[in-house]
Amino acid sequence: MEGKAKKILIADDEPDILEIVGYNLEKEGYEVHTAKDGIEALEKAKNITPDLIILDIMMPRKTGVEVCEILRSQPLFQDTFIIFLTAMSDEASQIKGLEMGADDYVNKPISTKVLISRVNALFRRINPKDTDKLIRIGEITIDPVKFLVNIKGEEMILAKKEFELVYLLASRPGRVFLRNEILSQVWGNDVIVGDRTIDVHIRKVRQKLGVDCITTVKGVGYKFDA
Amino acid sequence: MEGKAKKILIADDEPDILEIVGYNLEKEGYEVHTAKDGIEALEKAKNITPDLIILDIMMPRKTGVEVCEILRSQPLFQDTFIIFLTAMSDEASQIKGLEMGADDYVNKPISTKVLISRVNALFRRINPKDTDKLIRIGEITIDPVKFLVNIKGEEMILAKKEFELVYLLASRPGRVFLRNEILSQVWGNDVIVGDRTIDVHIRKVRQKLGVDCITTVKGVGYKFDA
DNA sequence: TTCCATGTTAACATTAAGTTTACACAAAGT
DNA sequence: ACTTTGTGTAAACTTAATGTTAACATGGAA
Repeated sequence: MEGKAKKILIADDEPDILEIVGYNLEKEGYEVHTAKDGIEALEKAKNITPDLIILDIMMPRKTGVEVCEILRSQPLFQDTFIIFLTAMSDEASQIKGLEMGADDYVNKPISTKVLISRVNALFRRINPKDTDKLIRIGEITIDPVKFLVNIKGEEMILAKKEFELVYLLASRPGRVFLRNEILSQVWGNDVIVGDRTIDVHIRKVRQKLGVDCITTVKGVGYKFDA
Repeated sequence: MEGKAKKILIADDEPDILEIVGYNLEKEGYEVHTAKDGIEALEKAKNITPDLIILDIMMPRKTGVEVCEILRSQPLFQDTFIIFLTAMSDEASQIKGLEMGADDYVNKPISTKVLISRVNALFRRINPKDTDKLIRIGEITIDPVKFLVNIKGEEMILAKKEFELVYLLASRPGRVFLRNEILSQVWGNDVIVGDRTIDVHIRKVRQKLGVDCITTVKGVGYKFDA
């Protein structure tokens, strides 16, 4: 194996379900957290930043759909996987959920086996998102907490977009980021900006950093390298 | 725009389903191929290497489950997404399918909307670059994530088409790729380019790589070998 | 409000990538 | 040996992507 255990948050108002599903997921090696309503789910989500959130649609205080909506509006949960548990097998709500950013559906009454299988299937193909940590590459340090870039001892402050751009590229040095990837990561999935916007920001960043550390891969995207 | 359209192969013995679902997926911007039984599905899968395969469980000649099993045993289809269409809502076969490597289930009778939503949801969270595999052949490494070719420790960057060409050939060392195959894989099925285009790119690649690893098979095509 | 920093767009310049052309060559068939 | 067919090569050419600049838009702070 590798890496740390995946964190899963289950939110459902029926204690039985929390217990049974929780038990089985833990047996599979996941780190399980539970919440008994929508508000608690949101709080715990913020605290533990789970890799997967399983939401009952029908919950007190906030429904699963509402919770999903709120989470998806925050960058932190942009890439978190969400599975809905629902008794409603009607098409409309399924579509609504999926288009809102849910990743899968499991209909109640739940079969633990099916759920576990789906969870496993889901994680089988994900590679975990890196946490917002300080990045150090050679002479360059990028500190997302202080919002600072340090080059050869000299500190400089970048504009928000500029910073997010460098941070993204530098988060995986050498890896090429497609223009779409950059767009969706830095600008968001629904925002529509012109073609040259990325270029201009790339240019600004290159200018400010002084060092030539961003390479263009024509027809593909950009990458950061030492 | 960006990258090529995702390729989807649908296999079902009911022509109606092929037509309706196919039509709708094409409308969503996917490149759709169809097959009417298991054997045809396997053949087409090999030819077009789809990004997603939608398999009816109940099909003549070979069932969807069998097709899935065969595909999954081949490295080429290790990471291809597979969705089952099934009338059987019984748990057992769902679990069997998921554990065999299917990525999702849609129960018949199919709702086109639900299927489309699921397909979109599936592609939405894939990071195309991370599913691409690094190729290592002897002294040569081809890294589609970093978009780099490394020969005996020396890194070099190729142009997009050049890279795609090497990557294709190197993905199956020794295997001969027909000129048609190369065209459809690297240039796409609808693009029309002259006869000498491939040659010229082959030449550029040979030049840049320095090493002589691409063999001409006259009257047939090209192959990559150590 | 006014100012300033940031973000976005548009227009144009520049460069790289891709394609075609034209011809030279080499192998296979006659 | 000669012709045919398919491939190699270089250079001219076309297309597409990115770089660059400047102007405009926006939103928050003074």
